[in-house]
Amino acid sequence: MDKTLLEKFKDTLHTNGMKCTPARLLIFKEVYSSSEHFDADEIYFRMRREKKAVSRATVYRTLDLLVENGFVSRVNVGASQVHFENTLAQEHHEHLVCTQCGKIIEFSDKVIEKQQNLICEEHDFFPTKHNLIIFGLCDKCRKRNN
Amino acid sequence: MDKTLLEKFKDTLHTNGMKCTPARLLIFKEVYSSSEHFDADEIYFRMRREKKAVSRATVYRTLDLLVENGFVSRVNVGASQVHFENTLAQEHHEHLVCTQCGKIIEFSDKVIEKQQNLICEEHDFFPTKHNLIIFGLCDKCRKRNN
DNA sequence: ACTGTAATTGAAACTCATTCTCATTTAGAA
DNA sequence: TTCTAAATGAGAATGAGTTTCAATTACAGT
Ligand SMILES: [Mn+2]
Ligand SMILES: [Mn+2]
Ligand SMILES: [Zn+2]
Ligand SMILES: [Zn+2]
Repeated sequence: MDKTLLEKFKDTLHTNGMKCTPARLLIFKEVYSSSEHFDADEIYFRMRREKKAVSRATVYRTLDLLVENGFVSRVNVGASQVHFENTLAQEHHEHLVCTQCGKIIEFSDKVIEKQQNLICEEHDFFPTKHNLIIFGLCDKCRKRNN
Repeated sequence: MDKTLLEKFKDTLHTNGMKCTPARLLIFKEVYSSSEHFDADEIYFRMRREKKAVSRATVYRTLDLLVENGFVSRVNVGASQVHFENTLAQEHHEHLVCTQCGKIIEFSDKVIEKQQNLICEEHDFFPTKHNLIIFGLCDKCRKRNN
């Protein structure tokens, strides 16, 4: 976890008149401790296990805060809970989700992005965000199935 | 609502050993009474208003049944409830969703579909389903905003 | 048409993720 | 150090959807 990033987070808190609390810093660090996708409860339980417990409410509240400030993004992986990922190294990308083992493959594609813009123009639509998710079977699961 | 379609539904029920009940037929007709996207509770309340009340549980159960048999598909429009649409006239398509007025524009695009397949091949991934949703502002809302 | 029975239904209880409430604590400005 | 608005934690509340189960019903077999 990049040191300057933590500073950037602290700056964000400061310039928005929000308090720089232990709970927020711990959650921030937890979120940036891996580059996997995660949900709120995963963070909650990882933190308790590591004896850095904060309340569920605070986890949810802080994740919202991180999303609003671009440190984390919400990811749709077809699950019943909202999933997240930190925005450390990754540029904008989409996901392939294996419906058998849950493996997630990330990709980004210029052709698709460009085509989306064309479509929006055609419909006089101003795009702000998009979400492409492809469900299927990863190589291993396909082989395993036979 | 096409007559042969109702027959097709009845056939499906029959060949799957399921009973052809009034509740199921009413829900089926309600679902095919418009081509808008809808959620379970919309169906539930429309039916009560029209004095064709069935229980919420039956609405949910029947919608699942309709999805499993291809009469209805689940649609992600970024809402907190699951949305559906009947599969009457539409081929497979994606959605532009106006985040201001809720307007939904449908589109389908060969280039994107083809590109998705290429990407899946590259990752040795066997796609079964996908979902593309573009959020933004429709023409009217953009103008209205200024 | 009548029966028997397994499928279906409705009502209400339940689940589970997330949000809200509110009394208590605390960061940080003065 | 003091003061106060912001933040926190515990648990209650919410809301979509699912499950349970006793009562009803479609319909296959007679
Ligand atoms: Mn990702
Ligand atoms: Mn549609
Ligand atoms: Zn897999
Ligand atoms: Zn609009």
